[in-house]
Order: sequence, then structure tokens, then C-alpha cells
Amino acid sequence: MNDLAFDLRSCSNCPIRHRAVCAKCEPDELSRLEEIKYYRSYEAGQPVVWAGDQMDFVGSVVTGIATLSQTLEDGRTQMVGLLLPSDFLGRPGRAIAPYDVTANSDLMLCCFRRKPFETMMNETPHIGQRLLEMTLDELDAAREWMLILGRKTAREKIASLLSIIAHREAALQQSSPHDGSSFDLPLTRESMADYLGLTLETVSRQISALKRDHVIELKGKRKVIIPDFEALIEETGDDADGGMLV
Amino acid sequence: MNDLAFDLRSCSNCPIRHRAVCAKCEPDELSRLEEIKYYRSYEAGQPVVWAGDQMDFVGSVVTGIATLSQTLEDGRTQMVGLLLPSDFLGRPGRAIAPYDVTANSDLMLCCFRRKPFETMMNETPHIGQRLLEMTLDELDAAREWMLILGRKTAREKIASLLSIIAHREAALQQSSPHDGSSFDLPLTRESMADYLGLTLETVSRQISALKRDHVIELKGKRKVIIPDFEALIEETGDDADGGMLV
DNA sequence: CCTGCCAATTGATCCTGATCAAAGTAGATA
DNA sequence: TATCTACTTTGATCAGGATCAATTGGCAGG
Repeated sequence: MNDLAFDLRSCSNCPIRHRAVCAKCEPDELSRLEEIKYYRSYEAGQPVVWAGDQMDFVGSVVTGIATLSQTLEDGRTQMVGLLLPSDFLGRPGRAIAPYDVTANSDLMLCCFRRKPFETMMNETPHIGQRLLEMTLDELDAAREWMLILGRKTAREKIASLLSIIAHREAALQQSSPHDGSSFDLPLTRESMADYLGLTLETVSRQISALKRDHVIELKGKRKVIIPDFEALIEETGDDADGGMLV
Repeated sequence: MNDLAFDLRSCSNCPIRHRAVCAKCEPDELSRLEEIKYYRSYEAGQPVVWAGDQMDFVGSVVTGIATLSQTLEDGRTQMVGLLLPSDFLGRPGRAIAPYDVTANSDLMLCCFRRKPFETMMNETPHIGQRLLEMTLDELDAAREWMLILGRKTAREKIASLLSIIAHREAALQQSSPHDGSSFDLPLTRESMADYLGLTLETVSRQISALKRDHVIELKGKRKVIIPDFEALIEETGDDADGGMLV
């Protein structure tokens, strides 16, 4: 999330470049990557299966939204990963894991076949290093998410999610969110609820409340405008200056 | 958490071996690691600082418990990482991050100075690979934790935590939890509350309830006995067979 | 033994967000 | 234009866990 400019150096003809495999690749490495690259599309609601013969792959999101989620015995579900354009999907060198991966909108993935990608990773240290960095970033995001789930009120949860999405959308344009920033909410109320550990009714109510209090404005159901970004941050409950060091 | 037997192959004289740097190291690599290795102790409650000149390090827990936590503006805190003996601490090759690291009991760390460790990691691909695997495992644990925080009831949260600790304790003995398993709770009620996103009163009440319902037995305040491990798993709400694949 | 201290337990009450229910809105299709 | 469907909003009520408060238990030090 930090060094996106670094990541977006061209290495393929994807509309959105692969975050994993760009910055330091030599020309011959790039052409090897091109060889094992292909695209897959999914319709909204479709599960993303990526194991089994001939379809083992890793890759990244070109357009659309995918989610990882886990479900309890009685059907309660919690989203545990949100994949927006440019995010990487897959666990090279690691066993598959029990998450449901779903296309949350029409989705286009740019994929690499797993085995040759892993081979290349082993022969090309900087790709492995880049994957480690990305995984550490994902871990940081997961920990921020844990704070949201465990200790924030419903209103703070909504404000936090809006702030996260605003930052992500801005990063794709290589900028930062600012007063007057606007974006399309890529998630339904229900998906937001699954992200935040709430019900969809609570999500709806809190969005209405933030609108009433002029923290956000809505154009239609999906378009969000943030008139004063600082005011939104206030609502997240986050500490302005972080804690100690890792 | 899975391939602990693999990780515990001797590579140093640590009572608990470093998970990161064992299995594939050659003798000369091991002696290089020995050179940059040292120990640090902390008292219960002490912050673990590991940045600044001369004290930049990564390492692993030998004895005791350390926690990573994050705090909101008004003091609400959420634990986002729990480090038990054999767990690795630090982010080689990555910027420091804003977590509070605290010794939750008397704590002994086995440390490597950061710079030489990073150098070695870059020159020794299998160490980097091992770190990637470990980080992916941590990410899985974080996602399980997110499900707990977002969707489980207080009783399910307690049962889940007990199950996790039972598994960890058993893994250190290279076995699995079984009927009659017992262990010392390494956390206070307050720490358990910070882990689970509850208050300490709720933790206490739910533990009492589980005891009343004969799901667990207590010897003193800290020693827990699980008479029927299957019954405890039932209480976690988890789906017996996982979902799809990553 | 008593005292002080801290962790844990238990009780009473309150409040946030869940649940159940109904109505509104927009886009797609005929 | 009318209808259908999926998504969203809003209302009324309920319950799980938070909060505030008092008590208990264990242990170290005098």
C-alpha cells in the first residue's frame, strides 16, 4: 500500500500491473513471466476456484473486487480479505488454505500458473523478497482490521472502512485522499457488514447517521463524497501518532 | 504451527530453537548465525524496544509470553499478536511498524542483530523462503482471529482461545491435545479480554460458565483441564470441514 | 497472625447493536 | 409504462455484553 509507485513500473501489458513482479525484473525474466501468464474472468457472485489440475494459479486483480471469507457452522460469515485492483491473490510455495474466495463484482484476474511461478520465485530472489514484503503488508492490514473488529464502535467501523477505501482508491491514482475526495463504494451494505462484523441494518443506519452529521455526502446509493477528510479520520477513533516499534 | 517437528531441528544451543533458521542451514551458515546471536531478558510488564542504534534486532521467544497490541485514542486496546515460546519476532527487510510490544510475563528472547541477519537472508535463499512461510502462517492465524473477533459470541471466543492455547502447548511437546489435556493459562483475564475484544468481567463469567457446564475444569485460577476435547471444539462454533481453497 | 495488594468473581443495571418486520428505491425486462 | 427483483432504508423490540460496584481469594511481607 505504501510504495505503489514503485510497484507500478511496467512489466506486462496488464491494465493494472502485477504488484509482485515488476520493479527489478530483467527483460528475460519478464518474457518468462509473459509465457506463463493468462487471464480469467468471473461474474459477480461466482466462486473463484484455483486449485485442481490445470487451474492452479496465483495472480492479481485487474478489475473488480474479490473477497476471502470464512464461515461458521451455522452460517455466520466474516470477510478476512478484500482484494481490490492491483492486489495479489495466492500463496506461492504454501499449502492451500480453507477460505472461500468469491468474485464480489464482475472480476478479471491476471494469473500465472503456480508451478512455473514458484520455480521462478526460487530462481529469482528479488521476486521472493517482494512477496515477503507484500505478505508483511497484508499482515499489517489484517492487524489494523483486528483492532477495528475487536474494539471499535459501529460508527467508528464505518468511518474506518470509508477511510481505507478512500486511501486505496487514491493510491490507484497515485495520489492521497483530500477534502472533496469521492469514490464509488465497491461493496454492498451486506459485504460491508461482513467486513466489519456488523449486520447490514447497522451499516445502513450508521451511514445514514454520518450523512446526517455531514461527515460524508452520498450521490445515489453508491457514490461517496468526503467533504472534510480530517473530520472522517476523527470519526475512526484511531490514535494520530502510532505506538512503539516493530 | 504445522511443521514444528521440521522446525525444531537443532541449529543453535537455544533451549527452544529458532523457527526461522534451522532446517536447511549448512554448518558454516549456522556458525555465522551463532556469531550474531545474543540473549535479552525482560520483566513482566516491560516494553520490548527493538529499534535504535545497537539494539535493532529480530529474534524468537525462548521462554515467557510477549504480545503485540494497538491502542485507540481513548485507551481501548486490542491485542493483535501473541508470541509464545518458539515464535519469531521482527520484520527483516521491512520498516518498523506501530505496535506496542510488551513482555506479558518474564520473558527471554534469543536475538539476531538485524543488519547482519538481513544480509544473511539475502545471501541465503532458504532463510528468506522460510520467513515467507512463517509470515503466511501468521497471516492465517490473523484471519482465524478476525473470524473470532467479528462473528463469535463471548462463550465461543473463550472456547476458541482455550483450544488455540491447548494446541500450541501440545505442539511444543510435539503432540496433539487430547481428552484430559491440561495446561497453565499463560494470560490474565485482562489479557484474554484484550485478545478477544471483550471485557475482563465477561471473560471471567464465561470461564465460570464453561466450568459450570463441565466443558473445562480449573485447578486454582490458572491450571485448565479439558476433560473432553471434542466437547470444547463444539463450543467454538467452528465449521468442522473448511471452505474452499487458497 | 494480620495487612495490603492484585487478580478474579459475582451482582445489578444500562446501552449498543442484533433481530424481526415493513416499506422505499432503482435498474432491468417485458 | 408496468412489473419484478435486488438492494437499501427505517422502525420497534430484544438481548448480549459493557459498565459500575462490591466482594472474594491468594499470596507476600511485616
